[in-house]
Amino acid sequence: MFGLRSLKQKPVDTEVSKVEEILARGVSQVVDMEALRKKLLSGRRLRIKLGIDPTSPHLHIGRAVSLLKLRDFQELGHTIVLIIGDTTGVIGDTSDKDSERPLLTRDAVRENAKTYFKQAGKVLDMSAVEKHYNSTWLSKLSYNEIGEHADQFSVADFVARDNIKKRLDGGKRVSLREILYPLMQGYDSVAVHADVEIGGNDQWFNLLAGRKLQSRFNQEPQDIVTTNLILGTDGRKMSSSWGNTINLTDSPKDMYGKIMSIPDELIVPYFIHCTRVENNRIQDIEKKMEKGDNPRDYKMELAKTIVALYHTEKDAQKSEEDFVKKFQNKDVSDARVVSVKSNTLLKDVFVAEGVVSSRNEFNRLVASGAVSVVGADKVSDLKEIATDNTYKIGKRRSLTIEII
RNA sequence: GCGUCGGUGGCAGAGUGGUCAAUUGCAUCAGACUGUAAAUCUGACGGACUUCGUCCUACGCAGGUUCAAAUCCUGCCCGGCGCACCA
Repeated sequence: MFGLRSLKQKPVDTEVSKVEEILARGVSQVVDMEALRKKLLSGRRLRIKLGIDPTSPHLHIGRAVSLLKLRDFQELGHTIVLIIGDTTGVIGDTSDKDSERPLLTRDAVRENAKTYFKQAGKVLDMSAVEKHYNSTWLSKLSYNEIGEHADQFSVADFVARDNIKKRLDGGKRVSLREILYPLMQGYDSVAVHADVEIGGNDQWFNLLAGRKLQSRFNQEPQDIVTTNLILGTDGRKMSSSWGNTINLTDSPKDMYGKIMSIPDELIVPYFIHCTRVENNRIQDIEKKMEKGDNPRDYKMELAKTIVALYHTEKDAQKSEEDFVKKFQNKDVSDARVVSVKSNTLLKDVFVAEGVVSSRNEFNRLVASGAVSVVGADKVSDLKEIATDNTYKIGKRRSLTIEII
């Protein structure tokens, strides 16, 4: 099915400097660097696999580190094989978890999967990507076959994994189904005849499972490239369960704002892992910041670059202007406008508009001096009557009220 | 099935009859400061009201004991660990 296209494809690029950069930038671990280098320089068109489980409707820029790496490989002319883990997603990977992951429903997974190819398309040229759902082959396996696969692994290997061991030691439950996960991911590699598999560095164990199973099926074991995991907006590992992600589907404004809120130390790592900005430029930025340049300016450049990558140049430009307006110049001209009857309590307006979640919260905010009339005084009366004004709560929330 | 330990606020995890709307950490929100929604420091963090107070709802579920229960008792549901049964 790819015969026609491959005839048209340009030959594989084996320029040493390009290959070397790919093997270095953002890469955490490689199973056999020499072997991989040789493969990449051989001129053979490699099949490079990445599996993504649709455990949330959004991909975040941490997951996209692998996608960017794939993009590099794609540009060299290799075949990218993208697998949506609609079966593995149901089972749930425990690699990065310190507790059992709940079994997702098939429907939830299918729903999440819907936009994944589209999201991946922000980074990859999807017209040249081979796309699969792993239910295609995983749902056909019989117990006989699964048993045979399972025989390649020992329980000890699994139990020795750090996070599993920690859970067992702590008296936490480890479900048998969790053991199945590496088998499934490993079999994916067999099914698509992967030459190389990419994954986050928490995937090491699962990636190795692919090698084992491929050997069992008389395939040459895949090479493995793991990419670094990046930290989230709060400086902890970026993970959907911690709500510190920057999603590919975030609006330009949100994305820009979230990037501006990362700690300064993450600026350079983000440039390296989340953008395709050239190394020279990144080193330049690093030096300048060391010399005392204001990191904010580079963070803005970073934010703009990333927004442009997932949206458009125009969006990026606009997000930056909005950010400057709102946070640097404290402009509130874009505050939402609501009409209310005269003699309404201010707190009622805020609660009704969902700006604050309860009257108690409003009271607390007033008590801490967070509520103010723009251009005038702070609100200090809990029973303040709403007036024709723009109100602000903290730095982010604002509301313009019109009395009718 | 038996034994045993446990189920607490968004999460983790204290509390084991009254002083508990519940210590603490993380997350969140606000204030100060600032170079930014960073860092740091300070405060708040169930709801309602006539707000230095009162009332309501909350500690797996349902009952019970008590002037008083997250805390004790009974039953149920769910989980860990150990043992066994069956094959």
